[in-house]
Amino acid sequence: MATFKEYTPASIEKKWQDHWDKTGVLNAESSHDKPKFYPLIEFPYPSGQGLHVGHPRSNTAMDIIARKRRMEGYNVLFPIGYDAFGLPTENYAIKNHIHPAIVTKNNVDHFRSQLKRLGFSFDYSREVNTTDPKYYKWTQWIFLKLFEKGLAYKSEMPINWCTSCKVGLANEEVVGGVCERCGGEVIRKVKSQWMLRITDYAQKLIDGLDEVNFIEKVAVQQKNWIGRSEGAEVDFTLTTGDKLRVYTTRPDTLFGATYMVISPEHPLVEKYKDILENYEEIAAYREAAARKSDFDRTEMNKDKTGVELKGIRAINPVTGTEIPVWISDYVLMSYGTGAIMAVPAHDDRDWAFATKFGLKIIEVVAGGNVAEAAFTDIQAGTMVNSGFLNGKSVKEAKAAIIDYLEQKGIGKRKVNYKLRDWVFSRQRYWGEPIPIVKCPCCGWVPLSEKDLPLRLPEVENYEPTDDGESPLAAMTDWVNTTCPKCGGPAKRETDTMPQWAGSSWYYLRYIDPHNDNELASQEELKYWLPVDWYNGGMEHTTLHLLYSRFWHRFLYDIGVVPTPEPYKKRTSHGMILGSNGEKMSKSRGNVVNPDDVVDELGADAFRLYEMFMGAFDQAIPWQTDGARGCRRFLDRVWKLMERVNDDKGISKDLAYDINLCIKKVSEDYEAMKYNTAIAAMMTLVNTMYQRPNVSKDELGVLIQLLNPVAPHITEEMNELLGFETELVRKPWPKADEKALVKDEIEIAVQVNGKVRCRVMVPSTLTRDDANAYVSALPEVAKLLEGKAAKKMVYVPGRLFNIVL
RNA sequence: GCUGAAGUGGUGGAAUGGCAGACACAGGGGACUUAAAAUCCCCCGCCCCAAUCCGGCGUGCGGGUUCGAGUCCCGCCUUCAGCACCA
Repeated sequence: MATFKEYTPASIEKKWQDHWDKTGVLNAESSHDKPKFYPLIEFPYPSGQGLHVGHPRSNTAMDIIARKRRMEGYNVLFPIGYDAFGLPTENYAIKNHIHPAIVTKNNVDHFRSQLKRLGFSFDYSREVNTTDPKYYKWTQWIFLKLFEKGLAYKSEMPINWCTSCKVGLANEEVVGGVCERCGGEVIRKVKSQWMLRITDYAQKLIDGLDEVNFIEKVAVQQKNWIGRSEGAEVDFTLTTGDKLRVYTTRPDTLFGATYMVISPEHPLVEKYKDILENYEEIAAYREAAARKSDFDRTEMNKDKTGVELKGIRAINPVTGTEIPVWISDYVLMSYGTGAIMAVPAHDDRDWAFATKFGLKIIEVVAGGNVAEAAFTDIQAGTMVNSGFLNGKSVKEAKAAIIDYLEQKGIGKRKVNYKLRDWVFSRQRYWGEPIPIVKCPCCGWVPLSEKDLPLRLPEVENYEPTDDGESPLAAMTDWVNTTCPKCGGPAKRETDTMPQWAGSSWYYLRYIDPHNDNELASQEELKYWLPVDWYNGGMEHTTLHLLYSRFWHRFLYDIGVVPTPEPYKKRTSHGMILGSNGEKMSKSRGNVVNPDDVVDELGADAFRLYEMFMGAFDQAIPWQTDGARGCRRFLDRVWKLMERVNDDKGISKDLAYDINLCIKKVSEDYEAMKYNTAIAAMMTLVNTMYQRPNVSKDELGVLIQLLNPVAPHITEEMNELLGFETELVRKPWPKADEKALVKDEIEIAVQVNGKVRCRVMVPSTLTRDDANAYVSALPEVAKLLEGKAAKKMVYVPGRLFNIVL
């Protein structure tokens, strides 16, 4: 029995990391002979703080899958890169007077060394960086394609403006009325902005969810965000003779429409300036609404406000009744037609409004008490006061009224989405320049492909300006150019792209990262797409994940990529919280630095703990003591080497435990149940310690199962044990089903569903034999005395239940 | 309000309708040690009991289905996340 050196993670981990670097054994193979597997983690934003403990949770989880797949014979592409454009770097550069490119390079180098220290099996030869002109050339190229197809357009419109970052935001970036990034106040500001027509893809983005395997909550959240609703557009005739079009999901309640409401921004007000008797009052209301931020508007949510448009009335097209028209900010210009028919009897908001202003409430669906509250249940209820709809259910009435409206030409079926077009301009320096020039003669003219990349100019000052202009606007040498079309003087667009641009297609570049002629070659794309498994944070569900699906579907439509969807499977990890159960943050002082943990316990123990700490999709508080426990486990695994004897193969009395462990670990890794997989290996180790010895082959299986989680210690042990093949090149073990059949098993004996005792029985025991055997047991016989068994339930291998 | 997820020991958490608390952490006791750390062994849901056995109670609350419910059904409560005047 040989004695082995001590377990010293620092030197062992360095040794194997260098080995992997040198041999490239973890890199994707260029040959397409093997089946491919493409796992992906969200590439990090290289912040100045370095890696936090959240990154390794997702990384380790996918690393385990990647490493297992290699052993299963797949050609695995597990890439890494850096999403390096963005505000924090720019802010740091401003504060410290260092060029953002230099800040970025330093941060990336720091991140890379931290990642390598953790032993992730990334293919570093395919690293991408969104700030590299060779990369953003293609980001710009995609933008030009979007422009060419009419999906990128410049528009003067009210946008979300973060007063702190001094930058426009997409709807997706406004969370709870404040800036997603900095928490600053968001106001509405009218600005000329580049927009992407993601709304053209609303239906495709919903339908595509059926083709992929996303965890339920991701699919649900995306669907809710896109917000499809079915209803009808209906034209009401005004007393002026014009039509006022509304959108409604409840055309069945048309007979109950007792007034109309238009949004403050509705063009009707300007049009009837001279007719309106109370124009002054209306104009004042409109201005007050314009001054409110979106946040204020939603805050006002309970208390409805509004002004009647005096001098105009509308005619309900089915009843012929004249009804008033109001203006109120509970109707949004950006959804539907910016005008509604109000049915106070069957809509909560209309009810509140009508009650406040004393407007008529007419019940058209019986089943509730509309004097008390709006009756909105569409499952129950029968139509009343509704002419030809009377007696029908809501569903029948809906179909009937739409047919009627379409026949009469006063309305039609209509689908609406909550999704808005994507505000794509940022008034910032550190982003991709938008490759478009404004020519006084030709309008917006795209650069030609050969002029890409359009590089960021060197500037003195990256500070954003209060007037909302990009820092690039001051760079007159760069801004003043010639029109690619007419050759006349023209100006460059000075806004840059949002951070989401580079991350919308990065997984494509990994596939062919050094290609100068195309974004990626068709051949490589055909082999590698789609991404097989993408793990990332829930916070990106309606941002990055949705945006990149949109870009991908667009690229599919123009024939650039061979699949309609980019990601076959999407999973999500839970957050790691501070030990006090709160979100980790500097200000709370509960941040754990992964470097410190690696220094104390080693990368393997760190990885093991991150996977063992709890269910992978759950938020879990960090407990350093727990990580120490994982190190203790690795010490025990290491010391098993002292117990290795000269036996060959798997001994009979360990065969069951080992094969059970193979089965459990294999299944649990796939289901991302890493915590129970590790528990199974701990159990096996405990079992091995109950025996005086363990064979080399037995230990060999254990370290192979453990390898994806703790790759360094297991490779080292594999070598010390004298195995010739590295674990990374060995095939993944398969459980021997025969070994999993036991001759004797323990069953629980119950009387009236209560466990009375446990006994070992042959696994092939029949029901009758079991009955005879069990009834004779003293614990049972005592209870059976004088009573007749009413029923007996036998679950072979589990239990025997006698009901008295 | 809407959508989704979750409520199990001191803690993190296990449990295809079939032995609740696997596996760990913390804690307690013991061995080894001059001592401590490390390591190894034992105990560790609650109540009853001096203690052991025996027994009883236990998976947010109230009902139900079932021989049997943490798990399924109905009705609540609480927490978290996302959306939030989207007609």
